[in-house]
Amino acid sequence: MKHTVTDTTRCFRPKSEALQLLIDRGFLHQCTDLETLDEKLQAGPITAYAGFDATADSLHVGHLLPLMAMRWLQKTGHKPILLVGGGTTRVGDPSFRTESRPLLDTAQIEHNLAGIRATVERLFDLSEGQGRIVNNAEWLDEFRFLEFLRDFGTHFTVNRMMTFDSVRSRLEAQQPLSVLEFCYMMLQAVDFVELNQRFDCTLQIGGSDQWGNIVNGVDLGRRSGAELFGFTLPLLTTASGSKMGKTAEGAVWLNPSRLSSFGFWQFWRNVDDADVPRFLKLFTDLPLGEIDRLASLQGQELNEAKKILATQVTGIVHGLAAAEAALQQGEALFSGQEDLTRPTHELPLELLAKPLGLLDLLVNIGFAASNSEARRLIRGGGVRINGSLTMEEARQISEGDLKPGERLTLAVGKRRKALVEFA
RNA sequence: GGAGGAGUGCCCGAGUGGCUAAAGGGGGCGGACUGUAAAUCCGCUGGCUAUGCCUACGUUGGUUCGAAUCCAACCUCCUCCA
Repeated sequence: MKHTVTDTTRCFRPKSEALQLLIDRGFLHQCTDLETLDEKLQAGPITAYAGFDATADSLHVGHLLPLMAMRWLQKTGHKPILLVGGGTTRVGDPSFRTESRPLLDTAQIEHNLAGIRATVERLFDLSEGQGRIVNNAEWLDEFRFLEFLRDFGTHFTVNRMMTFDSVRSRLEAQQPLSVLEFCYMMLQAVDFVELNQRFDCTLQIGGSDQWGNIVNGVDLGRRSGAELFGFTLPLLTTASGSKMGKTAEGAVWLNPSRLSSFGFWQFWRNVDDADVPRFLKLFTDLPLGEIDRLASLQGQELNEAKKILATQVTGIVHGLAAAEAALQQGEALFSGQEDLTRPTHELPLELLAKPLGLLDLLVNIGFAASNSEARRLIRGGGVRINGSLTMEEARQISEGDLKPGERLTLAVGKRRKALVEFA
């Protein structure tokens, strides 16, 4: 029942290549049993998993950390399982949320799974025997209620479940916690054990907020004689202290259909100087020696490191070609007067049948959250159409504004630029 | 169980009848400077079919021409006593 919690270890010297890498690159936050895990990793290939909710049709940068950790495991010879919560998403993890999550229906979840799969396939080798993507609906859907209670219910005590922060905080806030949500932690524990039985999976990696859920799985495994391990990742914040991954336009999505490669590349190009070394270690495959060299760059030279960071991460997530294109666009756009060359947004041409309000357009492509915000941006002198500043809030867009190819460039501020193609 | 204090916008926090879409700060966004960085300075920061209208100061109801502000009940949090 006791776990050795190893906080970001200072003196521990891992023998396994995998752990060495993960620690050196800054992935370790806590581990249930670092030494034994190290031995297992050293002894031979193990199978590890990380789970993802299917609440949206794309993952976002917040998910990139576990993805990268899993990726390193694969690169060091281990087998990753990417578990998507087709079953658990129908329940909703109550961890650290004050209110219930909305429940999603099966069709929506299916759609989301497809989007997530697209990203995962790019990041991992999922060929036979190398790694796999698994949907926990496969077994969760099969359970009969009484069987489930009999097989697993005996291993959980309400007494202990009540002690979990995720449960307690909800109760203390006098917010309702449904039985459904209460049982979430059982499901995640069952997932771990199920993956252990099916694929000999012995390690779970997750965010630091998943510690409780992960430990539950480790404990449940022990009862059935399996030795399981948990490993959590640090909570990522930017140098300015805020939670990483939010921009003016919202979450930084991994799926190109949600955020263009150019937008994704720009996100990484614009990180704070102070974040560059850490991000290079966590989010690129560059060797540490190379990273040290890049991190030592000073002043304006550090911009080169940022470009490398952006291109590397975009390359991993969107593919090399997209990354190169984004790099070139960025270079062209910020060095000279050259405009974007590839459309970042596509809108139906019919929109221009009637004059289209600039306000609507800004909201439509996500540069403003509301008409009022769009108005303020214009008033503040931050909006450019085809490169020229406009202060006219009531500005209408018509076909006359389009450049060859039915295109229109729209910029908000210096960094947010869109090439809208009407087709 | 008893006594006291508190719940305000994304966050912190001022405000005790009309001048309050709510001081100040943080964060965010826009502008200047710069290196698409940081720091600094300036501006903006609920929504809408917009010189007006709607929504918003824990919840519900009440007093009043008028309530974040007064009253009642309820909910939550904190402190002290038991």
